Order: sequence, then structure tokens, then C-alpha cells
Amino acid sequence: MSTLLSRQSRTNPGADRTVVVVGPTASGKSGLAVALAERLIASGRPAEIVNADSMLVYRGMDIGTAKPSTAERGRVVHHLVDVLEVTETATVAQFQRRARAAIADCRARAVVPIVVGGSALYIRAILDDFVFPGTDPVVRARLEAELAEVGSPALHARLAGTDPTAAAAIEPANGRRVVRALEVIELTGQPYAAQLPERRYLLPGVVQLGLAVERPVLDVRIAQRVETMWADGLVEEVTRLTQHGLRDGVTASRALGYRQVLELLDGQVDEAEAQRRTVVATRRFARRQDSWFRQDGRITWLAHDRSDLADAALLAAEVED
RNA sequence: AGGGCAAUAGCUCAACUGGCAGAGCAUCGGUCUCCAAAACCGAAGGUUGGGGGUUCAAGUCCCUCUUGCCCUG
Repeated sequence: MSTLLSRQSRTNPGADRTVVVVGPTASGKSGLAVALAERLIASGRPAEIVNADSMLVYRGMDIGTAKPSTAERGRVVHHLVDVLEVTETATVAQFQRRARAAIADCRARAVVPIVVGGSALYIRAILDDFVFPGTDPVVRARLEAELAEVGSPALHARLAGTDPTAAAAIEPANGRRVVRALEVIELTGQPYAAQLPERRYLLPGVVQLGLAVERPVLDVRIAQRVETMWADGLVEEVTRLTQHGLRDGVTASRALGYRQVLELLDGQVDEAEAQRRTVVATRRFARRQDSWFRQDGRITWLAHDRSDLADAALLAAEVED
């Protein structure tokens, strides 16, 4: 508490700070973010949450995304939650624009933005120097049609002809990335020299906090979470969303849990299998998240189960870079 | 109790008349600039249920035991 008071007595505490909370799914990010925001608010510094989770943006996808409750959202303002219909395609570029705007808006109002999410590319796209070349639905659609017809290796061979560097960096089997490279080349006339930018914050005062959970513990938490989602009516939620075009949503229909329940509704699997597949897919996702976050040396890791988690996060958030 | 069928990687299953035990999924590791809860790559993993026999060579043929399923009573 003495720490809090001393911080509070600072001239301009936290005014230029951007806090980011990352970690694998089911690690407790959302809860920590809310707790952190409430502590900041309690100490006289307004704080708001900026979602950086690719599926939380969808209206109606609540249970399967473990969306923050209305109570939590009542206590702390959440940006970029429920901003898309399930039929709309989420994109990193659009997210980057909106998230940066939300952060700028917070800072302009002397509000501490707390960015929370598990979509590593999304996080990096707003923090680091990412500039996305444009996209064109017509060109994209044509290339995707070609992909379906001739296959990825054939398209990759064509890419190798026009942009050997890009081709060397993309797996021949990865049709999605091959299509994107060809699209960018066609739209810009430039080589697709895409590679991840260096890890350097565009904004001053960014602090990334990571929630560390041991793998076996996380696996148990994931299994429990999926169990709870089913009990809370995930199947009903997905059924309802199919009425709103979930199957047509290229992003939303692939979300963890939603894809598997769609398989159930289509009769491809039984309920137990759908649930099992959701658990497995979520575990695999958590691993992929790990491989992003583990490499980011800027993250300050906090054990998810420490009793003073929120206070520790508050302290860590205030340490200068 | 008798008869039949089966037993191969963690799981589900392949392996033509005996001829180097494989695949999918799981697991582990990795890639990542507009679908990223996506898309993709790699690795490890086996005394072929146990024991015996035939054969240059047995997952495969023979005997036996164990376990499971089916049929008959």
C-alpha cells in the first residue's frame, strides 16, 4: 500500500504509460487486466482496456471466446470488443488501425490504455513498426480460385519466378501465404519483401506483462474451460450464430470451439468428439502463442498463481523501461 | 464349456501369395507483415500381447498362454 501511495504522489503518474498484458489462452489475462485497471482507477489514474484478441471483436461470440462479462465491462471500459458481425472478416490491418486509434484516444484523455490479448501478431502490429501493404478483394478472390484449381506448389513456382526471395521464405505448401505474396506483388508492383520488423516500440512508455503458466497446469485449465463453455451453452450459442451467417464468416467460423461445434451441427462428429477436438485445438493454439511470446525479450513475466498478482502487475507496469 | 474373430506407435488403423514395420491424429519443436483462435514445416515415437516352433528370412505360417469381442449352449 505504501508503494501505491508513493506512486500516487508523483507529479504525472502513468500519464504516458501503455500497459500490455499477454499470455496464452486461459492464463487469466482478462481478469488481470480488469484488476489492474481497477487498481489504477482506485489510485486516481483512469485506465481503460483495449482488446487485442482476434475473436473478441465478434458480436454474439461470448461463451466460446470467454468474453469479459457485462459486469466487468461495466466497471472498466473495453475497446474493440463486439465491433464486428460474424460474417465480417477480421484483419490485422483493420485491427491495427482501430487499436492504435483507441490507444491514442486514451492517451489524449490521460487514460492509461491496457492492451490485453492473445493474438500475438495483432499485439505486435500495434506496438511495433508494421506497415501492411493493401489488399484487394477481387485480386485475392482470383488468386484463391487459382489456388483451389492448381494447388499451392504451382502458385509457389510462379512466385519463385517473379520474386525468388519471397518464394524462398514461404513454404510451397502454405497456399495462404503464397497467395498473399502474389497479391502484394500484383498490387504494388514491388517484391514481397515481407518479414517481421524488429522488436521496437513505436510509442514511448510501453510495458508488456506476460502471464506465465506451466504447460501441465495450462492443459488442465484449458480442459476445464472448455467443459465450462459447453455447460454454459456454447452449442446453443453457435446454433444461434448460424442463423446470423456464422458459416459464411471466414474468420469467425474458424474460431476455437465454434469450428468444432459447427462440425457437430453438421453431423461430422458427436458431441464428445467435438468437445475433445476443441480441447486439443486449444492446447495447440496455446503452444503457438507461447512460441511468439517466449521470443519477446521485452515481456516481464509474472507467475499466474502468485497471490499478489494484480499488485505485482501494477508495480511492474510502473517500472521505467 | 465349445467354436469363430481379433491383438501392430499414446489413439484409430495399414503392411499383395513370408522379404528393410507405415499413415492419420495426439505429443514435442519450429515458421509467421491484411482470414492469425488462421495457414504451414520438422522431429521423436515400436521387443508387432507373452512364450515356443518352422524358415536363409515371421507382423504374416504352426503350437501354446493371456486379454477382448461375436456365435452356440
